[in-house]
Amino acid sequence: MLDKNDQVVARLTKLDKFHEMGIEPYPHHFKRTHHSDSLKENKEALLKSEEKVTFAGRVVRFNRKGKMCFMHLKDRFGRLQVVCAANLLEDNYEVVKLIDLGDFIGVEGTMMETQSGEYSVKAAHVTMLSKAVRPLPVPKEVIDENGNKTVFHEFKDVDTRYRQRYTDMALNDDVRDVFIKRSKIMQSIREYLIEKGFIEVETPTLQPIYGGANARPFTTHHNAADMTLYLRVAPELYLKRCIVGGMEKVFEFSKNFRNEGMDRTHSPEFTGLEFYEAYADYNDMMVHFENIYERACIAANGTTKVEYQGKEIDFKAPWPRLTMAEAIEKYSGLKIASLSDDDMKNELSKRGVKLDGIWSRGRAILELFECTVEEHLIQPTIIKDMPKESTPLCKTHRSEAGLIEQFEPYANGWELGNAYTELNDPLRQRELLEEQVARGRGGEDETHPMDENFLHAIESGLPPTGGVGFGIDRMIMLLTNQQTIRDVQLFPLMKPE
RNA sequence: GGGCUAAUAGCUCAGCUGGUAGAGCAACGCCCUUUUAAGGCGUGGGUCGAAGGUUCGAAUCCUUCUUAGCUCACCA
Repeated sequence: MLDKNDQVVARLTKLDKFHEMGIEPYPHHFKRTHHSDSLKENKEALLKSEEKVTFAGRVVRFNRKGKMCFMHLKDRFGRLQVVCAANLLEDNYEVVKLIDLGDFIGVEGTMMETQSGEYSVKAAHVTMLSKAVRPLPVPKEVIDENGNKTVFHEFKDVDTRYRQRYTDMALNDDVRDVFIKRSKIMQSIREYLIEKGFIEVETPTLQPIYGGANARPFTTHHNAADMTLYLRVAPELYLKRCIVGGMEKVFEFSKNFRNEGMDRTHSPEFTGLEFYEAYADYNDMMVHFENIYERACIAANGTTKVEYQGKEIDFKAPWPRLTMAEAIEKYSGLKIASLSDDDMKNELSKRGVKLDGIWSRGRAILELFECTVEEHLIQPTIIKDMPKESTPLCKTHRSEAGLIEQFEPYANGWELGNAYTELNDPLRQRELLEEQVARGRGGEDETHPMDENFLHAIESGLPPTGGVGFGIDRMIMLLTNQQTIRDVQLFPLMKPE
């Protein structure tokens, strides 16, 4: 071991004692008849019947009192006290003396109540299941009559918590709960899409050409093929190929990678969900989107409402829809239609925004939206009908010139996703992608390289299609009231110490 | 990338304007058969994030670096 302190040495000494006694401190298996919750649920019956139970978990409290010992074992459902009295253990109180906080042990016994009334396992036999040789910094806690928990010496150093997430999860129940909710949310989304007839697919993470989002990629190299590969920034272009192939309704949970800054809402690797439906348009996608959110919120919290950092947000569908122009007018009083380009420049510079690259009215509108509207969209709202400059992958608006059929749902001032009536006109698609490549040379930062195979697919015939992409991590943050993306990712990226 | 802040025992933290490091929990030893942050007596444990500098003397002051947090910028 790299670092041995007195506590590690003490535990290693205990480990030797197990070996001397001929006891395996790391057995292969332990048969549990009950978890902590099933023991609690069947309290009356178990107390009465005194039937034999077995129960296992991690030692999180340990009081030795002479030849008697009280401890709490924690499994994934909670914690429960175990009472070990030397005269009641068949033969192995010696084992109890070698137990430390953090060890995994199993007990066999019957249920009882202590003199102070705490429901406990009365152990007849104790089995060491895994001796921990490093100390687990278990905090002490008190739960008062009202059920409020006070924790003393809580393990809370943020740096250590992320680097040792196993310790964090083992000690901090609320951390583990976030990831349990995350699993429930993912499952509810999957169930919804499968109910609606979507097929789950997996598309390449390693891509020879990246695309589908404006973002800088991570680059890697394939040795045998001697080729440069990119980690995907989005699965979009492959999923559309699936629609071309006739799958009609597909979805993918996709780990995406973007080589950009990290902050409270951005991580270099994050989970996206995208789904595409043939013969549907963006109006149909809005309904899926709000349904998924509503259902996920119920899956996580049992209701459509969530308290996020002091604000109550209600995800109940349907959500109000505003066009981008309506939203700008509502929150800034500016009527886009009656503003000249010069007025627009003035309004932007008044707000401290400058546009680089070539002037375009559409990009100015997008900027104006960002600085006047976004922060006000606390309750779920769907913003639709963006200027055509927003993206090259979306279809022109059926009735409004200069706009496209794109929508972005917002809540808590955050963009939750991005969706279109997908562009399926191959000539128009080529034109727009070429324009974007050309603009890239002109100096705009982030653009896609040309993906000829994708164009080939669209040229082969993409049916009318609606598509949605959305950020799972932000969704988990909102639905579990977490302030940073790192608190909803199990093992966030950390620089080496 | 810029600004601000932090890093001291396994954990949580004190340590003021410089004088060779301290508490609680945890650990170790002894006592204790109904504890609830159990208790009593005793013991050990530190390259004070790293490297330089100032000084007779640095955890403390200065510089640089590392890591993290907040924040701004960038970014869906």
